Amino acid sequence: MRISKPHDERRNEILDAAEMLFTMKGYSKTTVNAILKEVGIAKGTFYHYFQSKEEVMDAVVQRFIDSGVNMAKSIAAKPDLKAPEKLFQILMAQRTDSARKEGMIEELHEANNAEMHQKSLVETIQQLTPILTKVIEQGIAEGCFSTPYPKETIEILLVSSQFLFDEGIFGWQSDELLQKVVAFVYIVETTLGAEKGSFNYLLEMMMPLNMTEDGEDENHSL
Amino acid sequence: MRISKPHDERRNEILDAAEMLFTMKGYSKTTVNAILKEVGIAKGTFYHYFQSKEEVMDAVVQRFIDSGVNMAKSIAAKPDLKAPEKLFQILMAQRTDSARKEGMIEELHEANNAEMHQKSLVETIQQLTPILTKVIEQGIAEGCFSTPYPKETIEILLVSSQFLFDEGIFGWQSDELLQKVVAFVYIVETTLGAEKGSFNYLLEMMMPLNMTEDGEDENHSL
DNA sequence: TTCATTAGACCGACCGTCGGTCTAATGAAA
DNA sequence: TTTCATTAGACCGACGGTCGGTCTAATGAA
Repeated sequence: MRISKPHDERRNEILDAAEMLFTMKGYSKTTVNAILKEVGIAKGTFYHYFQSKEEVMDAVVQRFIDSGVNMAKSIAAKPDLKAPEKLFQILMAQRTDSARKEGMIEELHEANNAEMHQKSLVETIQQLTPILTKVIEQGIAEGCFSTPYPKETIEILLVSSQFLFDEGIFGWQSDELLQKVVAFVYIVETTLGAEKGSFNYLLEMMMPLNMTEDGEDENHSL
Repeated sequence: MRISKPHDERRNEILDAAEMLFTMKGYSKTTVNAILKEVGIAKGTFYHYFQSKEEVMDAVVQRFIDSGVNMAKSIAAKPDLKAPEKLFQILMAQRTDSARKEGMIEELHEANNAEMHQKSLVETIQQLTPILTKVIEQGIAEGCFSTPYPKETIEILLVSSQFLFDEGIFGWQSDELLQKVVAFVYIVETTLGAEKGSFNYLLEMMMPLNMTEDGEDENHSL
């Protein structure tokens, strides 16, 4: 049976299916045929919209990141917000994205999303760095931050957080992870020259996300 | 014509060829057949030594990292060396490895070594972190370093340097790169709580590697 | 109102390539 | 001579991607 749809709707259907499958099974283990089956279209249709499987990944990553970047931009543009508050809101806005793919990941210990992960990281760095740099510079002007290299500091912090806190790449134990988060907050404060404790909100922000799936300590009631 | 060789010799031939091809064309774009042709063996021989293409990558990465790790271990074990000097020597020892693959990379802007790059990074972190952590702790005891989180700091520094300074992932301009290296040194000093300028040797160490291919400023004479 | 023309969404058989398997041949060691 | 680790390459199924063509709805001249 033949079903015709507006261009953008079809395109988004493909992107939705691809994003789900990429996230659940990894990019390389997701076949084009699996995407076709999920959407309910034929090969030709797929290649009518995209030139290659990889182009779909690019589009998925792009769409995935755009929303967070747009929010970041609008937050950074607010004129009467202090720099630390902007930073907080921007980081929170990013989290909603990664929260979407929370609980997915079928093939558990799989670290085979390397390709997509790297693309996502690179894109995040390149889009978010200029925005956050401006925020840090504002913070320096306001006197609450202090570093001669705001841009490079942000880059390093983004790279490390995205990599070290990604489940599936390293298989950290939850107590290790706790230690890492605490240390990361300390390093953020140190490198940005902020007051000790001023980034404590990061603790509450990062903790519930990564610490819940423990496997131990279940059955508190009873 | 049939050529029989000792097990390890054959195995290393395969690893040599694979390493070269992976480095030149990227993992995914290197076919098993290309490796066979390079070594001059048949499919059966290849799969007699390795269970899969991916297993070869693991072995290549492992071998690649082992030499650096062993050197690091022996340097770290020297009893009458100060911590900063150990750090210096260990980092220098790592550099010889990456220098090997310098000048290779055929398909230039290719960032498609994501899988191998990630595996190499993870392995580096996991093997080098405990060694370097001990060195930092020694430095803290000696009074020249100061941080409550030596292990996590080292991890962050390793991740960032490996990622941000990898050619082919980001396409930094050489003036950007210079700025990044300077900033990185500053951040190393800051996060390790070392004296300003004490890591200046890193500048000379990282610079000639990445800065030589400029294209500008040629012809100083005349 | 009619209907030939056109644009482009859609289809699925088909292709070349790839990683990986299988069985037979070989030859050094016992 | 027997053994068996090693080598060989024909073969396989799955994959990403191509291609010739169909179907539908909008267009616009007669």
